[in-house]
This record gives sequence, structure tokens and C-alpha cells, in this order.
Amino acid sequence: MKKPTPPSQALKSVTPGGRRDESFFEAVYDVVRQVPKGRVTSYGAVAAALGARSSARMVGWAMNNAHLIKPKVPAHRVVNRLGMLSGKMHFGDPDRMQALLEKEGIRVVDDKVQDMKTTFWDPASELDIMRR
DNA sequence: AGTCTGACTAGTA
DNA sequence: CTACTAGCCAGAC
Repeated sequence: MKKPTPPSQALKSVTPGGRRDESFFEAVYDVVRQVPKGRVTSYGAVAAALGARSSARMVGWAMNNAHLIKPKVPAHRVVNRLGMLSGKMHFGDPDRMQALLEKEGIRVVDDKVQDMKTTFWDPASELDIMRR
């Protein structure tokens, strides 16, 4: 059965009471940390796995603080849905993201992950996050 | 308080 | 294929 596109309510439920809740960010980091080495996922996929399908931007925003989070978050394994290294400019050195990916055996050509079809790792379907 | 922007994405033309 | 729009929502101004 397919999930019926939860509206912004999905995210609201994560941040109840209108109070700013860091659990969403935590959840994002938690998912990203589980991306296997040598695989990548997308902002939208992470958001979808958290029930906030249309909040991919928030995932990207969460990654902004990723470098402050412990344990470390493999932010380089998160690319956009096309496999493009859209966040490379946030790694200090623009070439670091690609270097990290290639170090894991991922082929990157022209800021784009190759073989996305086999490299992509979808947390929603390959990982059961809902079951704690 | 309004407008713009962004590590996004899906849809439409 | 490209271009533009809407939805998303937290910050910067």
C-alpha cells in the first residue's frame, strides 16, 4: 500500500506544539548515519523516510549543522535526487565531498554520482525506521 | 511583518 | 531537453 502523501502535518507531528523541536534534525542525522559506505541517498528520500516527503529543504538545512553533530554524520553521502553534489560548497574545500565519495568507491564525474541506480540507497524502502 | 534565498523535488508547459 | 511554478520552512535583511 502506498503512503498517501502526508501534508505538512507530518512534519508538524514531529514538532508538536509549534515549539521548535530538534527531533527532526536528530532523526535526519540518524538516517544519514545509516547510509552504508559506498552508497548515497537523497535529501528527499531522507525526508520521505521521516514522513515529511515535501520537506527535502529542511533536510538540506539540517545538513548545514551536520558538521557540528556527534557522532559524525556522513553528509557527503547525501546528494540531490539526480546524484549531483549540490552540497559540495559546504565542505570547506569544494572538492572534499567528491574526494570522500570516491574514497568509498563511488564514481563521481562532473560533480555527479555515477550509476545512481545502483548506488542510491533509499532509507524508506531499505530500512525500517518506523520500528524502533 | 514582508520579501528573498536555499545542501530540494514534483509537476506543468 | 529547458523553464518556470508551487510547496516546503527556517534564516537573513
